[in-house]
Parts: sequence; structure tokens; C-alpha cells
Amino acid sequence: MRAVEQDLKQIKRGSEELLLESELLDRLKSGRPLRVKAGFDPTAPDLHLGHTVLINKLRHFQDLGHHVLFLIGDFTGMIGDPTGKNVTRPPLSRAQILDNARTYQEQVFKILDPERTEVCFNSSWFEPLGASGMIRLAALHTVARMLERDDFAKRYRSGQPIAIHEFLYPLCQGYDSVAMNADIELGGTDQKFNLLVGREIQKHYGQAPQCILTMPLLEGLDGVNKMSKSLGNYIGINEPAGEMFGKLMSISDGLMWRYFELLSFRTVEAIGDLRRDVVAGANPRHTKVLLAQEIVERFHGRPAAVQALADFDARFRQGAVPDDIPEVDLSAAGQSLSIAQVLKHAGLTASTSEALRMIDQGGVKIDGARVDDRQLVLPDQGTFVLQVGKRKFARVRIV
RNA sequence: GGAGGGAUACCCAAGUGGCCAACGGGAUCAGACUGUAAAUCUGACGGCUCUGCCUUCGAAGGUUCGAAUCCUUCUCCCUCCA
Repeated sequence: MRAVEQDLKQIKRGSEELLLESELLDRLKSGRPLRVKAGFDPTAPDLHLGHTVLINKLRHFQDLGHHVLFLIGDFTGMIGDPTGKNVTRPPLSRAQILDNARTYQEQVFKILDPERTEVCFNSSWFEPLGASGMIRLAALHTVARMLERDDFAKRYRSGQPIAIHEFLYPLCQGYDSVAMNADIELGGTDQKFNLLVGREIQKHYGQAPQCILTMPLLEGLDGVNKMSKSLGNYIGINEPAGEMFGKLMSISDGLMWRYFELLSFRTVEAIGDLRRDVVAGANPRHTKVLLAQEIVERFHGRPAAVQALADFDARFRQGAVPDDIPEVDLSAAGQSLSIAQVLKHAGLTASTSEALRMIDQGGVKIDGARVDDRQLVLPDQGTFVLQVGKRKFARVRIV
């Protein structure tokens, strides 16, 4: 009995909301491994730190002996989850979805225990369901109840289009819970509506409604929007150690505490101590280094994390050129190339116009020396290190 | 089916015949200051063989010396009525 209380505490830690706690407690007391569901849309092929908030929690469940059902929404992916979106998502092709799903599985086992994870694809029950089954499913819910959902209501009010199939998404997600016979489903706070629909649908199918555990959404690098691939404000867990470290260092001081809270495995007390130190005058930069080190170490190991810090210091505190920069070979074809052309072809700028602007603004360097002359012509052979801004480098060899 | 409103660059949004590559805000990028933080200041922000040229204002035609702006048709979205 004591253990069950402990487990519940561990489960709730860091979470936003647990519905209904009493139901979950009863299920925990039964002693059987719970079926823990979490769904992922294979819309983006890379997992990022935002996803790991939830995956870490799944890992907690596994550590407590429960069974994780990792759902890849290969069917619902064709709909595209409208959650939090103010526009209709373009549907993905079948091939894209399968491709993305594979990448998902590879990455998720960096955190989850494969032995206690069951990977499911919801096409396996939606394909057999058929059109008639889908209509029966759709009959279980009303338009008015769908419009209760805030983002639908907003879009409707502000004159944004809502396609009919977007209404199907919450229903499908709910039916997933039926098909998987889920005891509890995890999701971001933005998923609450969908998760609740799952309870309704389960009741219709004679199942005990699942419990719901929502996790806070992790803000992206901008500190405002939630971390997402499509907004480009994410840190992918497959990113190179240096990349990951750099991105973590670029977050704002305020956001850093949020990341500590949701990503760090440090105890609540330890984080509180760090915060006190900063308030007392410690340089927040050092604290941020601790965070960045911890996260990089988790995905790349200790040596890589140490190396990333060393590289970072060399590059930004001493202005050194990083070791592993892209190398580009360009053919001069007998004639000399203008600097703008080279920058464009090396992929450092999107266009020659942009290259010229960067030069005008003093953002371009060759072998460490600033370029002032937008007409500059490079010799028809040789190797140069080109830099645009603080972070874009390329070693260009002209032959 | 009927009536009305709308579509402008990454997003929001001005512009209703020449001064428009298109006001303004946001985002972004560069420079300065820093801790690749925040805040602040400066600048840029369609493309090119770049003191000039080319292509953009839902699409296609048309009127005009000249159109994002006027006309026609089409596509899409919204609102109200049925």
C-alpha cells in the first residue's frame, strides 16, 4: 500500500494534471501492469527535446513496471492533428508517413526500454474499420461538442476554415484508446480535449474510461511558442553534440529554468539551490552550461559533452574556427569568381543578393578578415575559410 | 440555391490609375554592446551578370502611354438567408 502512494507521487511529478487521480489509484492498487498509451504523429521525422518531456514520463512508468504502448499515428497522420493549429494541415503521403515512423522508433529507444514497449500503428485497426465504421464512430459525438474545443472555436470565430476531416481527428484518437484498451493516456496539455474524447468513446464501447496525465509543453528556443519542428525552434535529439550544446546556450535566462524543470533529472531541491545561487549573483551563464552539459551527455555521452563545451569556448570566447565545417569545392572554370557568387554556391547565403547585403553589413569574413568590398573577386584557385555571421562557416576550395 | 464581404511579400496589415519592389508592426538576419542571455541602438529583409535590369500584390485575359489599384471570367475563403 505504501508503495502505491510512492508510485503515484513519482507519476505526478512534473506533470500538469492527472484525471482522475482516484481512478488511477484504484488501478495501481490492483497490482497489474497498466497499459500506458501515448501517441505520436509521424509528421516530423525527428524527435526533439519537447517530445522527451513526455517520453521521460513514459520511462518513469516503465521503471514502475508498467507496459508502454507507443502509438505511431500512421493513419491519423493522414488527417493531421489540428491541435494548436490555426490552419488546416496538408495531409502527408503514405510513403512519407512510413518513412517518418521508422525514424521515430529508432530515436525513442534512446530513452525507452524496448523490452517493455509495444509499438502500435493505428492503421492496423482503422483500415479494417472501413467507411461504415468511421461513420458509426462519427455518430458518437456532436458538432457542438467539437466546437467546445478552444482552437476550433477560435478558428471558427475568426473566419478561418475548418475542414470536416479535422473533426475526425479527436474521434480517431479516442478510438485508438478503445483498440488499445488503454488504462491511462499521456499527452501535452494541448491534448486535453482529445484525451477526454477518448474517455467518452471508451464508455460507448463498454470500456472503463482511461485516466489522463497531461504534461506541460516545452517552449522552443524563442521562449514563446511550443517547441516544434515546423516553427524551427527545436533541439532535435539526433543533433550533433556541438549543435545541441550551442542551441541550449542560446536560450534566454528565464527559459533556462523552464528547461531545468522539464528536462533535467536533477532533484527539485538541487534546481532550487542553483536558482538561489543566481539570485545571489552567480553568472547565469555557468548555470546554463550545467544544463547544456547534462542534456548533451544524455544523448551523446560524457566525452562528447565535455568536448562540446571545449569547442564552444574556443569558438565563441576565443573566436576560433570550428573543426568540422562543411567543405565545398567550386570550379572556377578558368575565370575568377566574385565573392557573392562563392557565398551563394557554398550555401552560406540563399542568394547573391543576400550575400551582397551581408557584405554591406560587415557580416562576411574570409580567413578571419572582414570583407568590405562587395566587388571582391577571389583567385581562381586556393582554399579559403568563409564565414557569414557568427555561426555559418564553410571551407571553400576553388579549383 | 440567393445576397454580401474578402484574397497583398514568412505572419499580421496599409495601399483603390503614375511619386510602388509596395507604409507600418511582428518574426528573421547582420553589425554594436554582451554571457551565441535579456534589454537597447543601427541596418537589412523578391531576384539578378546590382549606380541598372528582371519578376511579384489569388489565376487568366482585357482597358490604358502607364494597373496591386479599372473591366471580364475563373479559383479559393468567410458571413447571413434557404
